[in-house]
Amino acid sequence: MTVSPHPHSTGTGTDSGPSASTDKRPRTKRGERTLRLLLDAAAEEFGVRGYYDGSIARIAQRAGVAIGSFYTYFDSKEAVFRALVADMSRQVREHVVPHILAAPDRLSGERAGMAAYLQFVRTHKALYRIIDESAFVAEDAYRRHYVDVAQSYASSLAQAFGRGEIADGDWHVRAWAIMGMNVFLGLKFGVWDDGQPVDEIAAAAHDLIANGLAPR
Amino acid sequence: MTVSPHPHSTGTGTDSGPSASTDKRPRTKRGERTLRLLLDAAAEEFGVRGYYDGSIARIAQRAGVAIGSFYTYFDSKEAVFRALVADMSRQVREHVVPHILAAPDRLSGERAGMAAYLQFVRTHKALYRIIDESAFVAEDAYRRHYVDVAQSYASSLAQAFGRGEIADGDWHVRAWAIMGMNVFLGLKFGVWDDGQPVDEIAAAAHDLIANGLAPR
DNA sequence: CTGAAACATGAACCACTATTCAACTACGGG
DNA sequence: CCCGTAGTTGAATAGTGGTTCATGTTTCAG
Repeated sequence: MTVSPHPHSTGTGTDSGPSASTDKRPRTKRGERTLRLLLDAAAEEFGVRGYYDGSIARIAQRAGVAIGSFYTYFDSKEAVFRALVADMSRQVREHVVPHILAAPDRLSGERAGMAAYLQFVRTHKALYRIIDESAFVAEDAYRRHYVDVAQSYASSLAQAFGRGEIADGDWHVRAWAIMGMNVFLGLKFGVWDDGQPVDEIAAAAHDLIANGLAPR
Repeated sequence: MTVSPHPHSTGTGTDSGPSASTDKRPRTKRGERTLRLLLDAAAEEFGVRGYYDGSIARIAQRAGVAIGSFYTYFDSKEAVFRALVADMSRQVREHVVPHILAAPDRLSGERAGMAAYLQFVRTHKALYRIIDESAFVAEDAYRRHYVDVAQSYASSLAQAFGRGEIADGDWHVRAWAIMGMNVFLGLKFGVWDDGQPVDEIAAAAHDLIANGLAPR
């Protein structure tokens, strides 16, 4: 499990200045290394045991540092979790978006994106859990993640309509609906039940999204 | 918030005999009343503060009974949560299924069911949260809930196909996809954003499910 | 080289809350 | 009316784990 380090500022201001209490960003090579170790360890710990059963002591242990070092880089247990959510949110997008863009049109992009997402979930189950659990640990972060995705999804659909690739409709509702589909298919066929080939699932889902249930 | 009492046996055996430790079911009118009070209080508490921030002491307080009385009816904090999940799972189904069955065909049933579900979520936001959080507190209960729903959903779709109401396809994938759609639309337009009329959302979602995105 | 800032350490502190239990009261069948 | 059982009570217990802090070590700009 790999996580890029970027605690950002959890508080109010932008990350331009050390506005709030103490700035926790590392200033030396050693500090950067330790931060990275802690983030990776936290991702593993929370991924396996969940937020509440996960412990700071165990994170520090996994990272091979003392408990106190954790607090050199994070203000609290919640802070590290939030940093993780932001990071994983970025990772999912970075993995899936290229597959969509590489496709010749939006509809086949949908299919490629679905397959890529499923594959990603299968190889990053911990990550999936962290984003999901953030709904109860850091609701605002969870919300931001899905609102952002829905946003870009909706505008992407509108563009595709402009190119005549899809039918007119409510972009907003459609975006949330398709996100929900993908998330649930990810849970069922990615996390729980990873036997079936991702392409089969993606094909079936694509058929539903493209043509619907109505008899033809 | 109203919850019907039925802690069942959380353990291994069936609820036929007091197989496990002590049988916790009430034997008098008074006992039944207290159990109901506790279940309702727990639903409120967990709905508002979530499982981990919810406290037994506060549940007892809400119910107007002593802490000890809680343990007369439940073995643990987790036990009461599980009882709630089972109960709410039942409630959702009992509310939504009739709307689907009342419709003339499966496709319009889909629309009616979606609208009914949205309306239900809007008036039972706590319930929504409890079922969702069970993914992290009682994974097996969460799984059971959705596997059950998906099951009946898939067979319902297959039947509709038999009547020529919908096109052929993968029932299993479709069932999970549509469940995901509904859950996410419930989150977005039921819990977070309850301004827009449910019928508008249901109509847009129905259009997607029935006809898909492909240009016509 | 040097010293001030950054970083590391981990035992101790502390707040929190699920669970227990022994003493007490209400219920209801006979 | 009596008595055994069901139900009630809430202070005390016990375990947990996040957070602090005083002390020691490493880094690196000047």
